[in-house]
Amino acid sequence: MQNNPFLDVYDRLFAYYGPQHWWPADSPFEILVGAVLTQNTNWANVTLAIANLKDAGCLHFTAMQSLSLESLAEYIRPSGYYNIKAVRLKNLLQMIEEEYEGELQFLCDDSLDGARENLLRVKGVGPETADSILLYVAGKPTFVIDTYTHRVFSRHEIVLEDNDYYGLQQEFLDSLPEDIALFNEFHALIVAVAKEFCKKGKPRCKECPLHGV
DNA sequence: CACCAGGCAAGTA
DNA sequence: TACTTGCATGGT
Repeated sequence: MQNNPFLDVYDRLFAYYGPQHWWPADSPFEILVGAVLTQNTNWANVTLAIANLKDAGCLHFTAMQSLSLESLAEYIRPSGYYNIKAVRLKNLLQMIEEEYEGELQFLCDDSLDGARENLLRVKGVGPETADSILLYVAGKPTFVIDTYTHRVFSRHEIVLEDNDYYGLQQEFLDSLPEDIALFNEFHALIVAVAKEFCKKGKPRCKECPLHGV
């Protein structure tokens, strides 16, 4: 038992699930694309869309850039919201082209705040998508907040229910050591426990590894 | 059949 | 500022 509830939760989840090896992808570019495709979407559908892109040989920066909007939308169709996500992907590629010469390495070389500003300027990239890219593509020390994070931590009364994205993120950053590997693993573990035990509309159960924190 | 999924932006009052 | 709505497929 820790005096820090955030670390306590982390220890319990890591003991229960072990390492999660996120982000599940074969390349940084695949993570980048997946971050957009997974917006409000079941991950299983994202993998179908990713597979389409892979089969078409379009899971690379220049290949995707040269796709028509219509073709791109058709490939990513299984992930839902395909028309708007095709635009969002194009917007993101365009920003990376303009700011980083189309090289993800340049994005990694930028500062956390500089990269975040550029990402948030992209229409279709909000705080969660930006943080996912910053952490899992660029390896920056930021914490990804999603609906699962909010649900798990408010349901277990570690944070208040009405806490916005940056308020919740600040609590994590204030409570945890600045450790990229920890931020990476913790977010993945939260998703794991939420999917298994903290589903929407279901009450807390004592089978949950977080029972009694 | 209803409901949910690793959000975001635009519109309304 | 604080809601509300559109976007859309596929799994349970």
